[in-house]
Amino acid sequence: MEEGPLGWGRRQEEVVDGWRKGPWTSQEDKLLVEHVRQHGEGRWNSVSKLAGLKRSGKSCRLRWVNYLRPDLKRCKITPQEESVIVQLHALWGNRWSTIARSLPGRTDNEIKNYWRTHFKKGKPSKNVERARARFLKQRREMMQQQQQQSSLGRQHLHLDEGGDQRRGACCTTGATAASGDNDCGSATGDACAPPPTTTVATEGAGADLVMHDAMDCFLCPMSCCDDLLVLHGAGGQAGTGSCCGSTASDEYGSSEEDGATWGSLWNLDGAGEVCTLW
DNA sequence: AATGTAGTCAACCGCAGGCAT
DNA sequence: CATGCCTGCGGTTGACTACAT
Repeated sequence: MEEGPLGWGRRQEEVVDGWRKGPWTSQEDKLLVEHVRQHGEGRWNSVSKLAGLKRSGKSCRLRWVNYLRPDLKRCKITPQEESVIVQLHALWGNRWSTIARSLPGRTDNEIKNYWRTHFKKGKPSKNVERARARFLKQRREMMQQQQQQSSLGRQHLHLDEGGDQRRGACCTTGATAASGDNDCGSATGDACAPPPTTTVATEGAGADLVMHDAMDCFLCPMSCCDDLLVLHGAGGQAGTGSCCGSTASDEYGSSEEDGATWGSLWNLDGAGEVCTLW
């Protein structure tokens, strides 16, 4: 989005306790960017002194994280990202920063806003409804399978290893996603901002590696992980390299069909319920 | 064309956890 | 060990934009 009169843009600048508040000017942005470039992130409270900004540390951090970071995507949330958000929200609830770590280039604020806009009012899109329903369904099926397998005995373990390998691939999702910064372009045509940077890729991947260890089982049933962030945008039906045969992208091509309302499943309570199932 | 409403997004606020002293 | 500071997170607000009537 353009720097300028958006949102708070028309507000008169106000100064409270010596701190400027309200919309950031391009000049302030420059100062902040320059500061981060030289000193790195962190130590936000010293930014005001070092960079000559009359902004609180919190404000500086927020501006950087939500707007100035070079790796941010500036395009709309894509269906596949939406799918990820749905899944992770089902798992974690309103832990936006955690969810955001799984979506390189997206901020917690962005995801939070997106969620509130699209789902909070009890009006999830049909895409998301179906994606979520499928996610829950496949997770159930997977649990059943696991139970069956465990009852079959250890001789089947090597078969599981095959599955583990697949899940292992899932663990690369972070890196894939990180390098998949361009995924938004195909879906929206919006100009994605800046080229991928290594910082987020590594950072995100690191976090994802940890997370996906726990998340594999959740993500795979629905999306088959690796393809999750990459393929869905391509029109939905074609080209989903899904190993499950049915991915969230299957959902997106189709039209109407009001899924049953997810109702309580859709809010935090529901999320908690979902999580406890595991 | 004018008005009303919903959607979007940037920013602020308060709180909690971690860390240094 | 206690206290204070810093950072990060989630919730909320408010202004602009887009769309519908």
